[in-house]
Amino acid sequence: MPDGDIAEVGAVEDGAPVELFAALADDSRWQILVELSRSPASASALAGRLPITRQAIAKHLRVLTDAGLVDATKSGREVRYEPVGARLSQVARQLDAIARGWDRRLERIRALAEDVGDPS
Amino acid sequence: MPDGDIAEVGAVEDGAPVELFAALADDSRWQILVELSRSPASASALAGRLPITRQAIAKHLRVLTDAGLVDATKSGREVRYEPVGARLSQVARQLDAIARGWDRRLERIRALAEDVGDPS
DNA sequence: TAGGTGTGCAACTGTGGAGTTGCACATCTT
DNA sequence: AAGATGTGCAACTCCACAGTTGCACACCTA
Repeated sequence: MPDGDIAEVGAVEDGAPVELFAALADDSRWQILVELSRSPASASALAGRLPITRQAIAKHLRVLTDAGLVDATKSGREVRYEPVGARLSQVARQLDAIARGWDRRLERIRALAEDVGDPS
Repeated sequence: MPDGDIAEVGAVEDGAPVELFAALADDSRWQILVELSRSPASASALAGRLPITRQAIAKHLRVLTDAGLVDATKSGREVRYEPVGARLSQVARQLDAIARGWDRRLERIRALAEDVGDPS
C-alpha cells in the first residue's frame, strides 16, 4: 500500500495524528521551525535567536523530532537540526482526505433528507 | 488573490494557524468530529454517544466552532452542529505550501554548500 | 400551567506541559 | 592538561485546559 494512499474513512476512524497536531500547536515550536527553515542549526545556536532558554528549546526539539517534523544529525559534540517537509506534506494529504470524507458524507445525508422531507 | 494561492514563505512567517492545531490536538474533539461526520447532532445527542459530560462536549464544540471546523445551526431550542470540510482543506493546502517551502530552502542551502565546500 | 428536555454559565479540581535553574558529562581547542 | 563550548538530565514553579458538579433559563408538549 502506497504511503500517500489513505482511505478517507479510515483516516478518520483509525485516529488522526493527534500527537503531531499537539506538536504544531505551540508558538515557540513554530518559531523554531521557521529558524530551522532559514538554516539548520543546533539548540545552542537557536537559543541565541529566540527569547527562551536552550533547555526549553531542547525540549521542543525533542517533541518535533518525535513527531517526525525535524531531523537530528549529530556532528562532533553538537547536534544539527533541520525541518522535514515530507512529514508535513503527509499530514496535509491526510487532512484533505478527511475533509473530503466529511463533505461526501454530508452531501449524502442532505440528498437523503431532500428525498424524504421534500418530495415535491 | 485567490484563496488557494498561498506564498510558501509568507505562510510560515505570518504565523501558522496555531489555534486551529490546538483545536485538533485533542482526542475528545476528534471523537466529536467523527460522530458529527456520521451525522450532525446536538450537544446532548453527542453526550449519549461519548464518555464525557454534555458540558465538556459543549466546551469542545465552542473550540471547534471558533476554529471554523464546525458549523452551528440553532433550530428551536436545540443547536445542531456539523463539520466543515472547507476549513480543514484550507489548512491542508497551507501545510503543504509550508512543507514545499522548507524543501526548497534546504535544497538551495545544500546546493550552495556543494559549491563552496566541494568545488572539485 | 406544569413538567420535561436542551442550553448556558460559573466555580472547582486535577493534570499535563512550558519554562526555568542547577549540575554533570562530553568534546573541541590551546 | 585545562579551559571553553555544547549537550543531557532532574527538580521545581506556573498556568492553561479538560472534565466535573450545580444551578438557572429557554423552549416544546401534555
